[in-house]
Amino acid sequence: MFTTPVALVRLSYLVDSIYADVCSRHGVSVPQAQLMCVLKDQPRGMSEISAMLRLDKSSVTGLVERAERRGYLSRAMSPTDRRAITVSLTPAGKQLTDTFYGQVSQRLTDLAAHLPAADRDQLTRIATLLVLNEDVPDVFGLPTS
Amino acid sequence: MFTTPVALVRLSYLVDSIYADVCSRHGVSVPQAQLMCVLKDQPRGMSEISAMLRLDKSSVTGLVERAERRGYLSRAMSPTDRRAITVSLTPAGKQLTDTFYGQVSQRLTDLAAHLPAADRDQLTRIATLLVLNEDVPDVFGLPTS
DNA sequence: TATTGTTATACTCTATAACTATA
DNA sequence: TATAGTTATAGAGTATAACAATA
Repeated sequence: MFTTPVALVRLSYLVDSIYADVCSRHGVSVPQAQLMCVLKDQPRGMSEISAMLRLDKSSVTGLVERAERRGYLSRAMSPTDRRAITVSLTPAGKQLTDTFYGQVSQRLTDLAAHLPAADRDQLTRIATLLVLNEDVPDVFGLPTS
Repeated sequence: MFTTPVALVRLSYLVDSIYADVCSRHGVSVPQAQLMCVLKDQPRGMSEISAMLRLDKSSVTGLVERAERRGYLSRAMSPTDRRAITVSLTPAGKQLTDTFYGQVSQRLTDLAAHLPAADRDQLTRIATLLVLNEDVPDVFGLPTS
């Protein structure tokens, strides 16, 4: 058995590899996919995206700009704050995101399916505990179904 | 409780954030740190690095070139294959890697320390199981002590 | 022929610093 | 003054395609 740190780093590498593989099948980069997942369930402002993805505001400008150019999202002026903008997925972006999200979910479900059912439940429960303890931002939205 | 995919993606995001934070404290990028961790316990060839980090060979050339320029590693001709080179950490690179490795390990140990002891052991055991099932490359070497 | 590695190229991603506009 | 966002810049990271040298 590995030490806890080794197990966690390598598990993350595994999850990241699966995420990246699904990204590449859709011709989308990992940061672009993360951006779209963050917008999956609701529109958000630039600052909010910046905080959730832990990127500088200026990095988000470029990220959003490229996704917009590809037709996956759009900017709108905020009705309440004339400095702010609201970023939302377009129908095309929403569709891509849902497909992507479903495939990543399936791949990770398959991964855990190789475990004994009890272990699978424990893993999910304990990972949830950690994520909630540590205030990890909601970078992967919520299942649709 | 989250679904398994949501829990896994968010846990990975958490681990990645910690890893990236320790990187930035050392003025090193995540790919550079991954490269050094892969070399932590043994020298490797370019192709081997390419396979372990799942990067194109040409990407590894640049990665190694920049780390070499910073004095963290060195290239040597392979004695057995005149096409190949062997990449090793320099003493400075070894020292940085050990410090980095220790800090990431400590941060992840602290993270898991918030869990009940039984949960912590389960998490480590199940993550190890997944990693071994899936042939995840050894991207985080082995603890020194 | 296959493998090892590099080069040239083009693009994405990222942070820093300086800026505008609004709150 | 603080916050929301952009622009300019410079550098790292990445893949593709084409290549040279060796196995």
